[in-house]
Amino acid sequence: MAEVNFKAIEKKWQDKWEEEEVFHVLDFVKDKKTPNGVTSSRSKYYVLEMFPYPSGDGLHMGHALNYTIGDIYARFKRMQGFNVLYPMGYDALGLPAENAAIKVNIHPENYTNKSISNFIKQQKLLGLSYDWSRMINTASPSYYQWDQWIFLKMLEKKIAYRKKAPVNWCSKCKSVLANEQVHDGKCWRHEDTKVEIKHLEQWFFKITNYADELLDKTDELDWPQRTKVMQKNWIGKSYGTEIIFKVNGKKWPIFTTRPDTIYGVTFMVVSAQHPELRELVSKEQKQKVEEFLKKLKSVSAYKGVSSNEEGKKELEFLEKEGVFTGNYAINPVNNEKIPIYAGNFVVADYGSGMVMAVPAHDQRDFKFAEKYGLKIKVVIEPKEYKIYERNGQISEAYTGQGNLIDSGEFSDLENEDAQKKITKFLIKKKLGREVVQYKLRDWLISRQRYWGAPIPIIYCDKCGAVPVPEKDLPIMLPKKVTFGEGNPLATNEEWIRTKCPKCKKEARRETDTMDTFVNSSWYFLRYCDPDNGKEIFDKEKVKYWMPIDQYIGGAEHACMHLIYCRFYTKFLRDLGLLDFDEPVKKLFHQGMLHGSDGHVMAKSRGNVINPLDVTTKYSTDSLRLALMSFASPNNDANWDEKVMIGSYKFLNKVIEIFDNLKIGDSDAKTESKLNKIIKEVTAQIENFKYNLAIIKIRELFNSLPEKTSKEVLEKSLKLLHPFCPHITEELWEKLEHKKFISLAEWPIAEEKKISEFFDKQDGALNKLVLDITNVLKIVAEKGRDASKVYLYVLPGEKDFYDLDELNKRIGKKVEIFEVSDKTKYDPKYVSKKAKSNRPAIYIE
RNA sequence: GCGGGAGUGUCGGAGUGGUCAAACGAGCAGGACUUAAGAUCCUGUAGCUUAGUGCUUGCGCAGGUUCGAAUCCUGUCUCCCGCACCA
Repeated sequence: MAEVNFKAIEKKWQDKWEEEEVFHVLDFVKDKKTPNGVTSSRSKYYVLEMFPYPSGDGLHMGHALNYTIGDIYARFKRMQGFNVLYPMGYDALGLPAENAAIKVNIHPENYTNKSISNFIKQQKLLGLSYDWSRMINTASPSYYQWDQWIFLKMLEKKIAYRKKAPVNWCSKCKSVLANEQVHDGKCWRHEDTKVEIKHLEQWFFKITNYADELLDKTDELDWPQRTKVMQKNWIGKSYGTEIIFKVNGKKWPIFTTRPDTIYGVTFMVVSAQHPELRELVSKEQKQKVEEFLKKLKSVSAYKGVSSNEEGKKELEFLEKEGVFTGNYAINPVNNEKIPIYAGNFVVADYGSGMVMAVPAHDQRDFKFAEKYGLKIKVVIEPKEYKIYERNGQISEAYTGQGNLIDSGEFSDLENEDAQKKITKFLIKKKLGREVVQYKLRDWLISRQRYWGAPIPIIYCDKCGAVPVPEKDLPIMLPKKVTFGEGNPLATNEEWIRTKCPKCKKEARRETDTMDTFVNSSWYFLRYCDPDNGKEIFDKEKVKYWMPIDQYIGGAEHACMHLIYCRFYTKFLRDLGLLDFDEPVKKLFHQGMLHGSDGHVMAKSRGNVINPLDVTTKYSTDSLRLALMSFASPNNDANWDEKVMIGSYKFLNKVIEIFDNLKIGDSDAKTESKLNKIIKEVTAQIENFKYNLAIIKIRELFNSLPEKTSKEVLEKSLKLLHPFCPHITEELWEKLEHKKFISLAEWPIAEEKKISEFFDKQDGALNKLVLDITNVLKIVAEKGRDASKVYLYVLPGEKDFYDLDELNKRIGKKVEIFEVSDKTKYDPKYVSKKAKSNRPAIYIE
């Protein structure tokens, strides 16, 4: 086999694509053409991969997989005649760059810029067909100024607001920590320092305003079922009753889904993280409460956020704990005085952060009551038996249906009926109302970090928090800051000092930056108009390109990014900038590619395969092909060098076919197979069954005869092109084409050329080969030598079997006679056994 | 605990009511070519049986629906993922 110089071929075509701007797309403008001659009045198609955080380590295999999946789809759609928007950009702001700055003393900006140019270089080597002219970088002020602009708009619409919220605080760093920086309740950099909880003023986005719409529209999305289910659970809508308890004469609304158990309330529990907790505590209990609060760990431990094994164990040990506050609440239905406890198991920002505890009918309340010896009062009796029947006490909460007992005027009602009646009663007395609660929280966007978009707010002693006027945007990140001493922006006094936009007196800038998820919540809109310096984007351009037709990325973003971007879309729609409700029509999650040992690729395990190394060794097209061959792209798979080698061999074979080919007429059999496979591959790519498409394409190339028509070869190459763009360009050129196969038309199957006959013929031949070898085997077992095979077919069937193919596959001399042939060689008269489609066999 | 998904040869993986379950790739075995190795090509790869036949077993396990089930239903086991005290 002649040595193929894949590297040279790749470089040649990557350069040509770039020089001739083959993948440059224009927005819809009538009668205009792109530099490559493609009219832009065709239907648009927007293919997008989730943009990467540009890490200093460069591209890893997960990136290569993600982008190859998208590139194949983009190339496919382009060939199908769509005006395809397929851009790339960088989610450059964020904590990792800042951590690198602290650890290796590189300024985040330098780190990020270096990483980005490395990414671009590597992505180009993978042959990805991005329109690089639309590249965006979220760390550039021309991008994040629009983050700030959106913030101002949200402030205007009362979607952005400020309130106190708990944060993780390390006293040694003098800094707020992200949840990822809290390990086992301690600071990641000071293992001896327990993380404390502080309540600071923080900015929030009121995503809960859109909770209902986010929930309702979920069903309409063409997204993976599991992602939709996750989002629904994340939003977590529940219906219930808000009941007003009085504490120190002040009204405390309590949310419950079980108003029918109101007579069973024996204590209240307020969240240990509740900002107003201290106001509830009596003098006598103050010390005990403070001790209790000290015991509790970080914010993340509260929430039980931990993904590792130890974290799970930790959670199991996280027993319900609490302490009496010394204070009481009044039950509105019977004016009973109910003790209030502070507890670690109550979520502070769900409902009002306090719950009515009904230990007889709620397992959590029961556990708590058991531990602290609190009263348990049964108010719902199941129909079939009595709860107290057995030994005068209960061993667990009864959460099922039943009739009310000991519930005043509501006694004897069925509990479901009682729910309605009690709620009605409370509404009438102005002591409650029907409410809907969501698990979804408002989005805390304040970060006490440097490498994010500065929040455009100025604090004035007189005017308070004043928004920066739009004309003053962007508020640029100052380059000169000190890392490792609390909030970096707070270390640049010169930057902080400013004038109040309202009263022009001395004022100070907000030193917090925005959560990095802000940047990725609308970037897909900016691709439609990336260089617009006057406005966030041109409405008409966005109207043309959006929504994203196909979005591709990891399932780990199901609940953060993929909800935030929906929220942003709805907000911008309400501002009048967008005329659609949902940003992403179709979503695809790629699987994870693990190491050959089945574990996640990790340096510590030594199972990392670097995609660029592989392309050097086996070529880019081989890698692309292999990545799609391991498994269906939505499934997890393990790296396997053999699959890699197999792909490499296949491509060499394709090249060899073209080296040796003779162009002539095509035969009906090849045409049939080709058209059948065109049909199958088209459907399989459309459905991301790339692995199956590849199987069919391999089958096609393996069956190509030595001599066939140019058209057959062209169509076959086109099918392979999305997977292996470089060698298909090269071979396309070899077929004397001057234009790019990248811009060629996707073949359409000609139904009339598809014939079942050839499949039957192939099947019959396979069966015959099997029969012959079976007989050969039996003969060999009997110790007889065989060198010749004679076949006897019924009249007219002789041409049904391909004698050359038989000779090749049997590896022995094969002769075919018609049974009616008088001159045939048939010493044992076996020819009389011949049946239709079943030749008689004689071997000697 | 709740929710979602998956269990098919030696392995990765196809096939989701019907003419043949295991396509395609890999491994292994045999053969051709070769001084040899590699590459390439051919054949085989559940069991028994046979001049190309026939039978049995078989899609995690156990039932069920059906003329017919890997595919639908019920139960059960195992694994993976997500959420996790949301009152």
